[in-house]
Order: sequence, then C-alpha cells, then structure tokens
Amino acid sequence: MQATARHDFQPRKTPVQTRAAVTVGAISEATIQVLLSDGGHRLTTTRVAARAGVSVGTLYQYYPNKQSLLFAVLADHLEKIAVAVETACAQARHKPLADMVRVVVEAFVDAKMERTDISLALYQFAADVGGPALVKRVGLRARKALEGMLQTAPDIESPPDKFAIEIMFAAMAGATRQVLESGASPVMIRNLRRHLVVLCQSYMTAQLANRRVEANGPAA
Amino acid sequence: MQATARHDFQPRKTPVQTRAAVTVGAISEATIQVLLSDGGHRLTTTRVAARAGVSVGTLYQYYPNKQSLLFAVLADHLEKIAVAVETACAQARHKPLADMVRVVVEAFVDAKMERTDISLALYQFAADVGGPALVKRVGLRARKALEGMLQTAPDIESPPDKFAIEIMFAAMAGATRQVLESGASPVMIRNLRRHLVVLCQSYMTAQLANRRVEANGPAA
DNA sequence: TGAGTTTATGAAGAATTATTCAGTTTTGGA
DNA sequence: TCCAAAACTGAATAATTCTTCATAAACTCA
Repeated sequence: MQATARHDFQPRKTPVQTRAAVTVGAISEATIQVLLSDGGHRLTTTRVAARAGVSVGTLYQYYPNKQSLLFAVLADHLEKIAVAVETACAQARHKPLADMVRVVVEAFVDAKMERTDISLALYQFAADVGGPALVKRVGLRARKALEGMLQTAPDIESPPDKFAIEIMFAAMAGATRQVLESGASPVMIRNLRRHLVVLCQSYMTAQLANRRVEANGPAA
Repeated sequence: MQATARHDFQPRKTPVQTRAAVTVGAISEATIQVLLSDGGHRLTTTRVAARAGVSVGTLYQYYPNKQSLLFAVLADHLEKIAVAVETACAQARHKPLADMVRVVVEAFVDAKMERTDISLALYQFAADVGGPALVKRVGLRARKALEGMLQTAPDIESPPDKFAIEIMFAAMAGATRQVLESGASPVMIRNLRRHLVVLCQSYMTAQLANRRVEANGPAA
C-alpha cells in the first residue's frame, strides 16, 4: 500500500488552469459521495476517480496519496465549523451570558447538522488521517473564541475558567456527535438543539455559582 | 477481501477444551494489543494471530472473519460499560436527585477511563463492525436504567421525560469521548469527572424547572 | 499559428491481505 | 494404552488496492 512517508498530507500541486480547478473540486465532492454511498472501507482511489469522472492518474497529480485526499476533505469540513463558532462568538459579544450561550450552541448545532452526512462519514477516518491534530486545532480556536466572548459578558463578575469552557465545548460537540451517530430523527435533532442550549446555560451559571461558594468558604 | 455475508458476526465455534479457551482469550487480548501498538489499519488477522502466538488458521477456527473478531472485542467492552451504569442506577435508587446523578456519572466515567486505550482504539471500528447497533442497544439499556432510577427520586414531583434523559446521556457519553480523543491529561480527566457531575445535575434541575414553567403558563 | 506548459490517461507493477483446507499434533476418557 | 474428537498449522489462493509513468490531449499567449 504505502511505503514512503505517511505524513505527507499536503497537496502535490495547485491547479493553474480553470479546468484543473474544476477537476480538483470534482474529486473532493466525489470523495464525499463515495464515502456516503459505499462506506469507509470501500473508498478506493480508483473508485473516487471514477465517480469524479477522471482517471486515477489525475487524482494522484494533485494528492500524493489517499490520506492527503481525506485530510483535505476533513480540513475543509472542520474549517466551516470553526468559522461558524467564531462568527457566532463575534456577534454575541457584550450580550447577557444566556444569550451568548444560546447563540453559540445554535450556531454549532446548525453548522454540524447542515451536512450531517459528511460529519458522520468523516469521523471514521479522523484517526488515521491526521484528524486528531486538526480536531485539536479547531477545538482550540473555538475555545479561544468562546473565552474572548465570555470576557465581555456584562452580567457576570468574572469570566468562567478554561476548564469550564473546555467542558462546555466537549459536552456540546460530544452530545451532538453522539446523537448524530445513533441515527437521529429530525425530531430528535430539533430537541437536541433546544435542550443543548438549556444544558450549557445551566452549567455555566451553576459553575459560576460553585466557584463563588468555593472562594467564600471552602468545605463549608 | 470478503465476498460472502458480511453480517456473520457470531463466533464459529466455542472452545471445548481448556487449551482452546486459553487460545481464544489470547486472541482477544492480542487484538487489543495490535490495535494499540500498530494502529487501526495495520490490524491484520495474521498479525493478531502472531501476537497471540498461534497461527492464522486457529484464529479462523473461532471467528469466521476479521469483523467478527472486532465485534466480539467491542461487545465485550460495551457490556462492561452497560453493567457499570446499571449497577450504579440500582445502588442510587431512592436517593435525592443530585446524588443519583453524581453516582451514575462517576460510575460511567470511571468505567470508561479504566481502559482508556481500549475505548479509544475501538471507536474507529464501531462503524464497520456492527458497532452502531451495539452502541444503540447499550444506550437503550443505560437510559432504561436511568429512567427506572429517576422514578424513585424522593425530591422531585415527576420524573424527567425521555428526551431529557437522552440528552443527559448523550452529553455524558459524548463529552467523555470528546475529551478522551483530544488526548486528555490525567488532570483533565479528573476535572472532567467533577465537572460532568455539575453539568448533569444542573441540567436536570433546570430541565425540571423549565417544564414546570411551561406547564403553568406557556409563553408567559 | 505553434511552441511550451499544464493536464489527463489507464494499463501495469508491486504489495498486502483475508481466508481456506489438507494434513499434523494434542487431548481426555474408556 | 489407544483412539476419536478437538485443536492447531501455515503455505497457497484469490482478491484488492495503492501508486507510477510513459504517452497523449488540451490549453495559453506571444
């Protein structure tokens, strides 16, 4: 299969002519198509090329190996999630805590659900394809954005600490994934969106209250 | 690769002699070992057999194909999780709501973290190996146990509805997974355990309060 | 138009892998 | 001790799959 470096996730060359750009786009889309229709372990470079309407050779002209192809698609998807969260955080600055949480959670769930199929299909590759590093980086961006936003909340004394933010993000992302993977019905998804807001809001306030208690009198 | 039925997850035959039982155990253990040391896509039947100290033929005497091998290991792991949650639910009956939640969450996190490595390694196969069905079944068992326990809570008017329970479970399981996969430090894990209790507790009470408000005067 | 560059082709090569089965060894009871 | 059942062996088989490369087509712009 592969014998050389397995950390070569970078594209081999970038398209110059329009024709090539179209090709690369088609290959990307075909990757997702195959992933969805044929499943993870039937995704072969030949099949992707066929679905994209090009030959295998063409595929290898832009991606040095199969992994880099999946890496590109995964990176693309995660970028959208990150942008959605960052945008939401920017918009909700200086609003009350409850509003902040609602806006962010809804933005996240919506972004994730817009292409449920892709989220789902990509998860199974994350491990082999440099996904953990990507996921970690996106998580960091999201938490940074959250932190910045929360510091502008007018109705709390001091912003939540990093752990609380990390937990909230993990709960939000994890619960969404969990529900997705267990074959969520549309009803369930709508409920998820609503309940996840309540969950994050109540956790944030509870966490702040706890901290105040601990500060005033530990073990009291 | 495989050409016949791909839903044949059942073992081919069960050991009679002690020797065979030892062999099957060794194969199970070797599967995990290889999964951890070599990674998911380098897990081959030959490699597993070698690590177990037997020949490939022996492996195929008990498992009809590679998938059934992984299925068995996954089922084993999930069974432990399910039992942990059910036991916790049984123990916490008739206690106050907050205690119930704490006991269950801690039991879940502990069970999951006892063999962090296995949890992590197995997730990447869940999709291809009949995992979703297994996961769904375990989730159902867990939620059933939770529901039964919550009905005995002395300090609430009426037990939470099924959606709330489902969300709580998703948040608990999902957040744990999320933290695990992002390379959790021991400190982070300890914090997860503590914060997840707060998160679930506050969600449960908030959810109950919301329901009361909605019942008394919707859109007020 | 035409030379030079970019892009596309797809059969062939090299490796790997899941699975079988005919034959050998071991076991446990009569 | 002896033998039938159980367990084990591992080379061979039959598929797949990734990746390359020599060749051909398409495009750009002077």
